[in-house]
Amino acid sequence: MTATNRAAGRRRAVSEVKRKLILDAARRVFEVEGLEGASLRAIAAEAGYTPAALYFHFPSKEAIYGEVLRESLDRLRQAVADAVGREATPAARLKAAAMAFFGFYAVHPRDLDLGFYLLRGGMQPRGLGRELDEQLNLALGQALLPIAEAAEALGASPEEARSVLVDAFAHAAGLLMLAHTGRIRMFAVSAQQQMDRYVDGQIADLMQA
Amino acid sequence: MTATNRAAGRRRAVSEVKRKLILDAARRVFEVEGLEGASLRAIAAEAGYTPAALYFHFPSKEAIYGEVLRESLDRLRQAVADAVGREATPAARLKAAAMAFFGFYAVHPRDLDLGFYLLRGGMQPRGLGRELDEQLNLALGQALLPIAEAAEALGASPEEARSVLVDAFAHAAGLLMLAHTGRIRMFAVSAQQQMDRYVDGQIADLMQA
Amino acid sequence: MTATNRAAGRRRAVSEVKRKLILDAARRVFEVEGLEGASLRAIAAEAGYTPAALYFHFPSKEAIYGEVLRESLDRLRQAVADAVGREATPAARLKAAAMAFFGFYAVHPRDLDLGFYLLRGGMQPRGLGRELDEQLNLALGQALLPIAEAAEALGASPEEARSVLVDAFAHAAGLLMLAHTGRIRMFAVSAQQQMDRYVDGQIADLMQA
Amino acid sequence: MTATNRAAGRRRAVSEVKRKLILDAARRVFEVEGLEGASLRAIAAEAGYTPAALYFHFPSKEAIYGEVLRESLDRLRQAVADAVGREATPAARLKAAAMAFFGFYAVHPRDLDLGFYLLRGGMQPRGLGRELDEQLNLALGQALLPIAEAAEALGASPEEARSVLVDAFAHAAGLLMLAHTGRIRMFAVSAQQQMDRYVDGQIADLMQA
DNA sequence: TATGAATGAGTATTCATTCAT
DNA sequence: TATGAATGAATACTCATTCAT
Repeated sequence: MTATNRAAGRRRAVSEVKRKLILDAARRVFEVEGLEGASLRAIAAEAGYTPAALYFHFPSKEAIYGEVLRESLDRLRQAVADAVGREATPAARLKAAAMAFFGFYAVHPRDLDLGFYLLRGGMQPRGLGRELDEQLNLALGQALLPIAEAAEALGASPEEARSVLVDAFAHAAGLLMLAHTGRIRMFAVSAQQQMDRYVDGQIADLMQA
Repeated sequence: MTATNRAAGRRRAVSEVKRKLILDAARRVFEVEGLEGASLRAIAAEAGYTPAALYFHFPSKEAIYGEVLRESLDRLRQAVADAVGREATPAARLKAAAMAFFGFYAVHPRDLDLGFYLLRGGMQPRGLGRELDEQLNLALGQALLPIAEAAEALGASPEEARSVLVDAFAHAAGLLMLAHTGRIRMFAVSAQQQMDRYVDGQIADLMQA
Repeated sequence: MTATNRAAGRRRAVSEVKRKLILDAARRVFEVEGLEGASLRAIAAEAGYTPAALYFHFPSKEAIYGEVLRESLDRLRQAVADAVGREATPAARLKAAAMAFFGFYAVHPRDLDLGFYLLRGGMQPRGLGRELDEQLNLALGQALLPIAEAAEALGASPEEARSVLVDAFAHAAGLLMLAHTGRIRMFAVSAQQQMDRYVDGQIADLMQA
Repeated sequence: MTATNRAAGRRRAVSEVKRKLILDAARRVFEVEGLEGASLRAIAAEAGYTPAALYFHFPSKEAIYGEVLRESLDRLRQAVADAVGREATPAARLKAAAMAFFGFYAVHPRDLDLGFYLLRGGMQPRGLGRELDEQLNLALGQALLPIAEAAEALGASPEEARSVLVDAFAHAAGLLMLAHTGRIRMFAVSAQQQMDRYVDGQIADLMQA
C-alpha cells in the first residue's frame, strides 16, 4: 500500500466521520426545534460549520433530511428484526414484532418525530422528492414486514396478514401520538398496556380462526 | 340602558362579526393552501384586510390557528353527538360514535391537518398558550366522551370505558394518518374497512364480557 | 375635502416621494457598481432602507430595474423630441434628432450604461421579463421615431427611412461605446465630430436622391 | 543542457498544455452557458479539474476571462488579415477588412459577448488588470489596422484613415449590438445589408475625394 | 379600527477564493 | 500539482410583528 493510498484512505475516513457529525447535529436540531425549524443554517450552526460547508458533504438540505430519516427507519427495522429473531413460535414473533415497533418509538421519541414527519402534510412530506419518499416508504414497509410474516405463519392469508400489519401499525401510531404529546394522561391509561393488550387480542383472534 | 351602553353593545357585536369573517378566511386558506401556506398575510388577504389589521382581532397568528382548531373540534363533537343521537342501543351508539369520529376526519382532511398540528412537535404544542392548549384538550375529550359512555352502558367499568375510548381513538388516528398520506395504498387495504372491523371487534369483546 | 381625504392625499404624496428616492438610489448604485452589482441589498442600503422595505414600493427587483430604464428612455425621448421641435426644415430635424440622441448619451453616461444593459446579454436582457422587455423596446423605438419621420419628409420611402434610423442609431451607439470606455483615445478622434460628419453625410445622400 | 534543465523544460511544456486545456474548457462554457453562467466552478468542471486547481494556472477568474478574450481578438485579427490578403485593390481590401470584422462577430456571437465584456462597465474594465487591458486595447487596434491601411492606400491622410476606421468599427459594433439582441427585427432591416451598404458608401466617398 | 411602511430575522443555495494536506 | 474542505459574502424574497398616523 502506497503512501498516497494511505492518505486517501485516511481522508475518506475523516470525511465519513464529518458526515456523521453533521447528521448527529441535524438529529439534535430536529429534536430541539422540530422538523420545521431544522433549517440548514441551524444544522450548520449546531455542527459548528458554515452553511456553505455542508454542501461539501450533502448535495442539499433535503438530502440531509432523507439520510436522517433513512437511518432512523434502519434502526427501527433492526430493532424489530432483533426482537423477532429471539422468538421461536409465530405467536411470540408477532407479539415481539409489534411490541418492538411500539417500543422503539416509545423509547426514542425523536425518531417518532421523524416518523411522524413522514406521515404528515397533505399527502406527501413536503420537499422530500418523490424518489426519496418512495425509498422511505419501502424502508417503513420492510420494518413492519415481520408482523405480516408472523401472521401468515399463524395461518392468515396474505390479505389478512396485511390487515393485521396495518392494524398493529395504526394502533401503535395512535397510542404513540397520544403518549408523545402527553394527552394520554387525560385518560389515565398506559399506552404500553393498551398496546400490549391489543396485540394479545389480535393474536388470540388469529389463533382462534 | 344608556345611549353609550347601546353603542358599546353594537360595537361589540360588529367586532364579533369581523372576527368570524377572519376565521372564515383562515379556514378557507387552510383548505386551499394547507397549513404551511396559511401565512398571516395570506389569511389577511383572503379576509380583505391588511396583515396589521388582524392584530386588532387576534393577538397572534397562533391564536388564529387555535381558534380555528377549537371550532374544528366543536364540529367534530357535534358530528359525533349527532351520530350517537340517532341510535337506540348502547352497541349501536358505540359504533356510531367511533365511526363518526373516524368519518369526520376521513371526509375533512384539513381538519385532520389541524388536529395533527395540535398533536405535534416534541411535547407541547409550540405556539398555543397553555390555557388554549388545555381548552383544546378538553374539547377533544368531550368529542370522544360518547364512546366511553356507550361502553359503560355496555357494562364496562369506568376504567375499561376509558381504555375502549383510547383504543378507538388511537386506531382511528393511526388509520387516518396512513390514509391521509396515501401510504395505506402500499398495503392494499381500506382504512374505512379496517376501522369498521376493529370497532365491531371492540363491541363484541365488550358484550361477551 | 374631508380631513381623511387630505390625509390620504398626503400619504400618497409621501409615498411617491419615497419611490423616487429609491429609484434615485438605484440609479446611483447602477452608476457606481454597474448593473450587475446593483443588488436589491445594495439599492436598499443606498436608499437607507432594509431590503424588505423596498417590497412595499416595488413588487420585485426587476420592477425597479424596469422603472429606472423606462424613465431613462423617457428622458431620451423627450430630449430628442425637444430638439426636433426647435427645427423647421426636415433636414435640420433629422440632424437635430440624431445628434440629440447621441448627445443625450454623451452627456449622461449613466443612462448609456442603462441603455447598453438593454442591448446586452445573449439576446434579451436577463431577468427583465418578456413584457417589460417589449415595453422598453417600444420606448426606444419611439425615441428614435423622429429620425425616420424626418427622413420620410426628405423624400425617403418608409423602408429607406427605417434604414436611415437604424444606421444613425448604430453609428451613434458604436461611437458612444468607444468614447464611453475611453478606447476612442487610441485613435485620436472625436466621437462628436465623427457623429456630426456622419449625419451630415446621411442627409446629403438623402437630398441628392 | 543538463538533466535538470531538460526536466524543467518538460515541466514547462506540460504546464502550457494544461493551461490550454483549461482555456478550451472556458471557451466551451462561454459558448454554452454564456458569460454569466461561466463560473470558475463550471469552467473547472468542464476542464475536469477542481476549482482550486485552476489557481495553479491562473491567478483569478478574471485572468481566464482575459486570456480567452485575448485569443478571441487574435482570431478576429487573423480573420481580418486573411480576408484582406485575398484582395488586390485598396478598395476591395477596405471592403474586405470591414466586412470581415463585422462577419466575424456576426458568426461568433459569443466572441461578441466577450468583446462587449471588454467594452463595458463605467469606464474601466473592472476585473482585468491595467496591463492586460492595454494588451487587449492593442490587440483590437491591430485587428482593425488593415482598414486604416486600405484607406490610406486610397489616398486618405493618416487622420482621415483613422476616422474611417473608427466609423467602420462604430457602425459595425452598433449593428451587431442591434442584431445580437434581436432588436433589429423591430425595424425590419438586415444588419448585414446595412453594413454592406455603409462600407460601400465609405469607399465611394474616399474615391471621390 | 385600519393602513402603509418598516424591521430584523430567516430561507436555501452559489460564488470566488484560500489553505492544509 | 491537485484535492477536499472551508469560508464569508452574496442572491432575491418571505415572514410575523410593530408602530405612527
